[in-house]
Amino acid sequence: MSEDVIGLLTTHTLFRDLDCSVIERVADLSRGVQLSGGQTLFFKGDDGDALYGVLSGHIRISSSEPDGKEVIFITMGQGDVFGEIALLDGRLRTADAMAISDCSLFQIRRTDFRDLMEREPRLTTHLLELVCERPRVTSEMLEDPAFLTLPARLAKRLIRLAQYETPYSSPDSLEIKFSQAELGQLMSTSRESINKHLQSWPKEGWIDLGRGRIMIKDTQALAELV
Amino acid sequence: MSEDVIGLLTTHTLFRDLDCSVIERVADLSRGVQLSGGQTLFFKGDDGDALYGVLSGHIRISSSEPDGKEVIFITMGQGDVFGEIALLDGRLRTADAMAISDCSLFQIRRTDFRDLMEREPRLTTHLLELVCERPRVTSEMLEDPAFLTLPARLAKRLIRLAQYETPYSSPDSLEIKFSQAELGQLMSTSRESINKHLQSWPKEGWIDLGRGRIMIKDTQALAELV
DNA sequence: AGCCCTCTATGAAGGCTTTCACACATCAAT
DNA sequence: ATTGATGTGTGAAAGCCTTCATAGAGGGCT
Repeated sequence: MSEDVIGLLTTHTLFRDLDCSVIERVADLSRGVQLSGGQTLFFKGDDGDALYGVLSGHIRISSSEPDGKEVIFITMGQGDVFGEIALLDGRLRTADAMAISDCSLFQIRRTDFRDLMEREPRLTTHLLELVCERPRVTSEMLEDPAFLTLPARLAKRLIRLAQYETPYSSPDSLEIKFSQAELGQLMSTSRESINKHLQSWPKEGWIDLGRGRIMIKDTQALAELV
Repeated sequence: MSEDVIGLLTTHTLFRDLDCSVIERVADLSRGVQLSGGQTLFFKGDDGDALYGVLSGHIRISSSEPDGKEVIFITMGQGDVFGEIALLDGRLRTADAMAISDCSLFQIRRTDFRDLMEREPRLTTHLLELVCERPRVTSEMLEDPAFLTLPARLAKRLIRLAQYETPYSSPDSLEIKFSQAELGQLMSTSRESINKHLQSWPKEGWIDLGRGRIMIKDTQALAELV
C-alpha cells in the first residue's frame, strides 16, 4: 500500500519536485480507504476534512437532488487527486463522491496536511496550481451549453472522456465505458436524446456502439462537429 | 488614489489581517487603471499577468463567440478583486473583462505580487481562500441549469443580483439595474424568454418592472419559486 | 418639439428536447 | 434454459424555448 501511495504521489502535479523525504512523510500521513462499488465517500454538505487520491477504481463526483435527478461533474480515475478545496478552506463539500467500482483510495486529513504545508512552502505553491486548474475546466463547462448544440457537446465530451477519463485506450481506437444513461447525466440531458444523436455517427464510421461502451474510430471527424 | 487603494485593500478578504506596513507595500506596487464604459481590459486568451481591484464602476466578466453570442459570468463592482487565477498560475485568461461603465481600477502585476508572496506567507493563505471561493460559486452555476426551470433560475438570479451585484439598495425594496437583454445573457437565454417570465410577477406584487431596472418587492415570494 | 436609439411587449411559427410507452438485446444468476 | 435486471432503439405527443416580426414606450440630444 505505502509503495503505491509513494508511486502516485511522485507522479502527481501536487507533489512532484518535492524531496523524497517529504513525499515519504506525506505517505506516512495517509491512510488507505477501501470502497466497494456504489458506496459513498462523502456527500455534498459534509465537512470537508480530507483530501483523497485514487489508487485504483473510479469515483464519480456528482450532485443530486431530492427528486432523483443527478448531474455528474466528472469521474476520477487512477492517479487523480480530489477534495483539495475543502481541504484548504475547511468548508463544506460542494458535491457528492461515490465509488462506481471497487476503489482503493488514500486519504490525507486536513490537520495533518496543514502542518505539513507550513513546513513545506513548495507544497502550497503546487496546491495552488491544482486549485487554479479546476476553474479553468469548469468555466468551459459553463459556456459550452450556451454556445454549442447538443451533438457538438456530445462529440466534445466523448473526445474528452476517451482522452482523460477512461483507463483503457489503444492507438487509433478509443473506448469509453459509459452507458448512454450515464452520458445523459454527464451532460444534463436525457438518455433518449443521447441515443438519438449517437445513432447517426456509426453510419459515418466515426464511432462503434456497444452495450455500455462506445468506441471512437475517428476523433478528427468528431472534433470537426464542435 | 493611493488612499483609496489602501482603503479597499484593508477591507478585502485577500489582504485583511495583514500588517499596515505590508498593505502599504501592496498599495505601492499597484498602479491605477482608468477605463471608460465599453473599453475592454483583457480578452479571453490573453496572457494573465496582473490582478485587478475595482475602486469604482462595474466590470463585466464574460465569454463571447465569433458569432456574437455572449455569456456573462458575473459583474464586478466596487471592492471586488478579480484575475487572481491567471496571477497565480501565469496561464491564459479564461474570460473577457470589459468595463460597462466608467471604471477606476488598480492593478498589481504578477511579478511584483509573487515577490511579495514569498516574503509574506499569510498573503498566500488568503489568496488560497479567495481561489477556493470561486469553484463553490461556479459549481452551483453548473447544477442550476440542470435542476431548475427557467423561472426558478431567474428568481434566484434576481435575488442574487439584488444582494451582491448592485450598488444601490434600500430596506425592503431592492433595485436591479440590468436590462432584460443583459439578464438573458447572464442566464444564457433569450431576451424574449426573460420578458415572458417577468410579465407574470408584477401582477402578484413581487416585482416592479421599469426601463432597464427591476425592483424586487417580495424577496420571500421569489425565493419560494426556487 | 422632433428624432433616434434603446428597451420592453407580444404573437406566430418552428425546432429541439423531454416524457412516456414499448420492444428488443445482452448478461448474470439460478 | 429461464428469469430478471440493465441497457439500447424508436416513435408519438407535449412542452418549452428560439427566432422572427412588429409595435410601442422612454430618454437623451439637437
